[in-house]
Amino acid sequence: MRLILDIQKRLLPDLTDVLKKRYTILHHISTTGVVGRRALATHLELTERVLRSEVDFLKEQGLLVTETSGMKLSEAGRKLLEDMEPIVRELLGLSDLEEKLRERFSLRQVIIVPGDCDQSELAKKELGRAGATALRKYATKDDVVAVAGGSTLAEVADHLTPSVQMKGNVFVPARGGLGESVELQANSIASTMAKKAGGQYRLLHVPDHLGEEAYVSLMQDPNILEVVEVIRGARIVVHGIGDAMVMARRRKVDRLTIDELLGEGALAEAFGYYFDRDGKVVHKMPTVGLRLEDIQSTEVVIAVAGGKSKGEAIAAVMKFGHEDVLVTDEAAAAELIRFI
Amino acid sequence: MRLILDIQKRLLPDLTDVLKKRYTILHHISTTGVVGRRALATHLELTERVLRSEVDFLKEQGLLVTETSGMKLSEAGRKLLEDMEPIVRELLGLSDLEEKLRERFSLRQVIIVPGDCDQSELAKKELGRAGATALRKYATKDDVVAVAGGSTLAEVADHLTPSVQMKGNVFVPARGGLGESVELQANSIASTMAKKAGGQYRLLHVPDHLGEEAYVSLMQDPNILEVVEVIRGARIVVHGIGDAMVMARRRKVDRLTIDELLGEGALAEAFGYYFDRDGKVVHKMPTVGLRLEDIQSTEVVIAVAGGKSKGEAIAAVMKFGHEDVLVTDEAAAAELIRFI
DNA sequence: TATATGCGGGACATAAATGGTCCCGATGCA
DNA sequence: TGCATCGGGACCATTTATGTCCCGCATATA
Repeated sequence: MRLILDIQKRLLPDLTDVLKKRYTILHHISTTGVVGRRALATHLELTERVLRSEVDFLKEQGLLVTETSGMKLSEAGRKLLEDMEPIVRELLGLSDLEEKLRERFSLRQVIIVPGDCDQSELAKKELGRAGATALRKYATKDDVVAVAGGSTLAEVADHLTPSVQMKGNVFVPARGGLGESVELQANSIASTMAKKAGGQYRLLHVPDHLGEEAYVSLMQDPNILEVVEVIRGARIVVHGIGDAMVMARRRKVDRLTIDELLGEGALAEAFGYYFDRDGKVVHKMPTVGLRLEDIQSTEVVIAVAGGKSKGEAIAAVMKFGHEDVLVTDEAAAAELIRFI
Repeated sequence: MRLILDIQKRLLPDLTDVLKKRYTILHHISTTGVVGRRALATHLELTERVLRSEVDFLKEQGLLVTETSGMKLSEAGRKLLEDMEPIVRELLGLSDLEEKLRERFSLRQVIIVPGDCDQSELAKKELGRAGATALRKYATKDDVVAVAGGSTLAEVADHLTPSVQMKGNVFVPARGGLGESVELQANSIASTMAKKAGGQYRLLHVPDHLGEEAYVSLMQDPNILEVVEVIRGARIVVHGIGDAMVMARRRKVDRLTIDELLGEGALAEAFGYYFDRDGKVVHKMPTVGLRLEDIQSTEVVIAVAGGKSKGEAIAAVMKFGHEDVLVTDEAAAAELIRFI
């Protein structure tokens, strides 16, 4: 049953919404017995007209009947409602979870794809696809999109497709950092995204581990300065979430810093900042680009991360409180729910 | 599964149609490999624009990819298509029909593919694919598979793919017979199947219309005798079903025999035997190979035949009563149901 | 190397649907 | 009788779907 629903959701993405809507209508009528259109519309937070279209349809299907006193379920409607309960439960499983997480972290949207990225390459691709879809959804014309690095973001980039609303977009790396392998660097990802989406890109070639001196001199370079300006004006930020220690090692930070991170309770990493279990920033990567205050004022911050092992890290970053959209997978979502 | 689809048909009838449409598109692309938008639109009888909307959608879902040479399925698309086959079968109402026919003729399995082989070359290919799948399903290691001739069997051969359980199989022609065009002869088909499936084959070069004398002398040839022995030990027989008169003409039997056949009420032909409307064998092709008693003791007899025009002939052979698996198409199945 | 074909994708006018809003007569209730 | 609420009709604005044509490009063909 799970399979059949997954397949259909793939081929008919709005199936879930429509089914849910119609189920809710039937269900509500069932509990109230007889109810009028306007009263029902108010309860379900639907406009009168939309509800009416649905009611007309349901009537045509013989699932409800209208009388002068209002609408009520037919026998067939009652039976159907009963039969579909398990289906709805299954169907809404993820959407329920999405809604719960969305509410808990005050997000605009949560998207959960089935599976576990730790286990399956396919789930990871699916996560990337969902991330790309989310980005496409929130993008408008002539946006600046700042992207972080990492394998998840690389998947997102891979699944971007050209779309009208992303035509004039400029993709930039969120922060400097050349420590990682080249294909996972924010620079590469920004350029891949631009190519895939049909937009522009600007790169920022700045290493990690900047000393104060180097920082000052770099910021006097007009080219770098200009790119940094663009980055800081980003309307959309897309980033992954990593385990703090894993990221630190990948960036080859020195022993001392690692000890510091450990001491500060660093758990998660995102866009160059390290977070503890409460979502407090305890450390930052010494490089240029998007600052914390920029993130806080960015219109759309999209986090894409999945895998059971990342559940806690995702929770930490979500507690940070400046995210808008979370794209994750079932396994991570299940973990996440344990941390709230 | 039945329940969930019934509910959906009730609650989302139009989405069911959309599902069918999208499945058809994916399926068609799958069979053609790479295809252009306009060509596809013509085949599916969709306008270019509608097809395009669907293709855009499917592309966004990552189910197909476009190249300059045309569209083709992605890996995910291929997988999805495979997964949803049972769903579509159920949606199209074919499983019901399958069960009804299976019961009526006491078969182990009936497989019905959508369409009409008389009308569409594609349906014929689909029939061949289904036949190949059935054969693969019933084959075990080191089987001897006897195959008959005909265009349908040629399609089956064409769609065979290598599989572990067919590794050591030996393919042989069910009976002699060189009357037909070479690519439709049982010999060619046996060799094609062996090549496609990764098995062995033995051929039997014996003409139709054997006189008593020729028969005796042929059976003394040790090579022929040996092959015939192998054939008679076949565990699986795969054959088509033809109209008696059509087959007789194709085999260029003499006027006298044709009159005999007519007199006896011969209606159908299969593996060299002629059947009347009640499934009684009224005539046999004078050649060597599988005998009726061999068929009766064969473990798995698979009949593959489709097309509205063959409905009656299929019914006749099914009444014969020694078949195990029938692979046919929607049109023939609909006819078939009229004869029970 | 020149040319023709078929490809995906862009553009655009228009038809169709969806959605928001208001109104009407009927009905039930006080 | 007066009032609230019912389903259903009507209308318009907006969005979406559709039919049609064109373009540049890659590839095959000669």
